[in-house]
Amino acid sequence: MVSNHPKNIHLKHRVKIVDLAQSLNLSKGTISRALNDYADISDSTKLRVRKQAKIMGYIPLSSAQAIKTGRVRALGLVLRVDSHDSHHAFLTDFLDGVSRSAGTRNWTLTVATATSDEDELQTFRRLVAERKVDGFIITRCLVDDIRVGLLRDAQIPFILYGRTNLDDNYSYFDISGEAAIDSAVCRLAALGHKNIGFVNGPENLYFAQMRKNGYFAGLEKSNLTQSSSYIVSDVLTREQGQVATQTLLTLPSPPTAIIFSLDMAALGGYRAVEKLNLSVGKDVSFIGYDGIPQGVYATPALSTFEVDTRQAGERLATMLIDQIRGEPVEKLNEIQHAKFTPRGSSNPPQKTSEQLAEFISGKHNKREIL
Amino acid sequence: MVSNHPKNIHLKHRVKIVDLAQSLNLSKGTISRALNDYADISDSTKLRVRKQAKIMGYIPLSSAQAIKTGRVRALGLVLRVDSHDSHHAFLTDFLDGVSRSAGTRNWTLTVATATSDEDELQTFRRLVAERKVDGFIITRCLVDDIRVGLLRDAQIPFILYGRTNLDDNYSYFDISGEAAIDSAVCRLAALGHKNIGFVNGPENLYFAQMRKNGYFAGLEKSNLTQSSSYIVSDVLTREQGQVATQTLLTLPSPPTAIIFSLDMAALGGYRAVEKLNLSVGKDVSFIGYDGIPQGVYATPALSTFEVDTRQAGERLATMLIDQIRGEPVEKLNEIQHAKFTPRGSSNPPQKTSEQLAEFISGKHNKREIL
DNA sequence: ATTTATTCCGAAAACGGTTTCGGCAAGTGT
DNA sequence: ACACTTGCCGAAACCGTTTTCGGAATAAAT
Repeated sequence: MVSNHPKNIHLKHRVKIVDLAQSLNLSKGTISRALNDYADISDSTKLRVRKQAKIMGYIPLSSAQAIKTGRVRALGLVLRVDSHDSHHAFLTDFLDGVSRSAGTRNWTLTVATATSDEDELQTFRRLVAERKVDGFIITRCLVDDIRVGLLRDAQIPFILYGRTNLDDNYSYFDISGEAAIDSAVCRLAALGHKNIGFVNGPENLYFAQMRKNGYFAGLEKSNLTQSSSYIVSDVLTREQGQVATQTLLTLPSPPTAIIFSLDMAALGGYRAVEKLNLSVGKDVSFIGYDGIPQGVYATPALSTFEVDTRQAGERLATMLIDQIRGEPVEKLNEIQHAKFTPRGSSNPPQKTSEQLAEFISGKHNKREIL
Repeated sequence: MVSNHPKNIHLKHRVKIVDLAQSLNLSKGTISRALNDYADISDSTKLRVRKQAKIMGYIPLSSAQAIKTGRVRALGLVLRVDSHDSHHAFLTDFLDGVSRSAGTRNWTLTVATATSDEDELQTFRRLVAERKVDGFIITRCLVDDIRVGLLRDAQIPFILYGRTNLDDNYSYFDISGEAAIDSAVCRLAALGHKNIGFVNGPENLYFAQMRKNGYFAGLEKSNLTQSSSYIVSDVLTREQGQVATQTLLTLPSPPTAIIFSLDMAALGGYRAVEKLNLSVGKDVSFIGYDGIPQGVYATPALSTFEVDTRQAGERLATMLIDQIRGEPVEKLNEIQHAKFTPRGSSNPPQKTSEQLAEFISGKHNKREIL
């Protein structure tokens, strides 16, 4: 495979637009317009210019363009690093999606980190003031997200990975967790489960709010009503998932199936089930959400709704670039669906809630006696 | 807490250097030199200018500066996303370190992804040709790393997270895996282990080479010689770690202690040990390297050498910036040490290698009979 | 043949900073 | 009192690109 990229990546002796102009006996203005596809340049010279540009390996200096156009062709991403190991598994995929999609359009991605809201806003300010980026991708959306109002007031383009409650005059890309959890409930009900618990994330996050809605919607469709004690919230980590599952299963009438808003929490659930001498997929059915790789290696493997994080990154980047280029905000929103991947953890119930309760309390008594 | 940052982060109506000049009755050249601390500006006006700049919220436009200075104040990082889930756990910490350190100096971090060498080099080219970055941080160093020669020839500043064999005319920051593994061997030997295995990463990676050296050095110090079958290489993932451990323990005379080049591989080792009805920390001692969070939750918790990935990112960023600002390359190298964190997995041997072999082969016979 | 459009390109002014150069004032040494 | 520094600042060139504007050449219309 012959690589015919310009060999010359030296910082000095760059070939600039005047070099190109000189070699073609044209003015630099003409070169610029030809390269940027202006209408008042003939097709023949456009072709000639582009050919020569490729030969000489001309690549415009982005900062020189930026000073005139006001665009640096860079997307900003501020990562929150304060907590949540849950996000990390997808980070690489996400970054890959964004950076790849941006890269093919000759845009770049600049990332920064923040530990608090104040920190994050300040980073926004700095990046914008210096014009290091043209717009932002916003992740981890809150139900009431101040960032939306702030960026909108400042007239800085942005796009949400997710949504928020404020209004819907912004662009976003979202995966419908609502539809997924709804469907999870219906599937479990169809398998014969009548007692379905739900372990949710922190409900100040928008996605948790939506998934909870999906839970209720699914119950209604399946003609089920559940006690409010069947919902545990604020669960993000594996450890918290273990505790939540323990709580649910030691209820007087425990659920025979549990839906988790996050796979990571479900993995914690496996431990709780084991400790009660029960087994997932037989005594208790699990359905997760996210599609983290560890779910495949759990025994039994975790049934889950897989999210294509790379694709999300790609879409977000292209949509944001489109917006910066002038596309109207209200047209730039998109909702995709997570793909249900049934594995070993979701099956018809082998025990009723009563039998489960009896078994569990038995175990407990034994333990206490010991 | 009153935030006295400039409220104005609008993209339009920025305050520029001429505004500042006008309000102070100075020329814009003087303003620029005052802000950049030129010697031919009096201290009094420097102060006056800086005060007014803060009041008016003036922030120089980085692309406008770049066009003249040739620097965009941005660091480049190209992530390899082709494989290796091992790296991912540290990615957030690493990014945080780099971006935070860069941010305090008003630099930014632009990240791109690549799936192959060709891909990566092309990304280098693009980023440099457009002058989107001033230098690169290179991770996942190979024993013979072509990137070093390429970037050096192109006169593009760079720094390695790790090292390479070529020569040492480059700047780097490294954690001495050699010293760590060396110390691991000595510690295990001091506990009474005479049979110490080593599960290493792919030996085309520089760090694996060094850790192997450390293994030999430790053996020599401890007056031990081990069979070459005690080393398994090319192990990166948990699954591979499980296989490698299985291989080592079913040797005619198995090791009573195993050192892992990566914590992730050690976690796989736990499974292999369990499947043989043995227990880590009693029948077989483990020492890992990296300090991934999951190690704490393993039972028993994994003794390991903790690497401060955030600090590595910080140092790399500051050293690279220093280099770009003119500091000589040969002064910019630094070696830190990983911190040994003893937990439950490394103890004196309870069985000799022979006893272990007998136990294991017994188990195996039983299984085969069943 | 003249006017009127059209097509295509060159000249030059931006864009927002940095850097070089020269000069005016004040201080220094004779 | 003179020339000579020294300290401090303004003027202007410059960085590499985009964009506006006008004009020459050609084609179309009268």
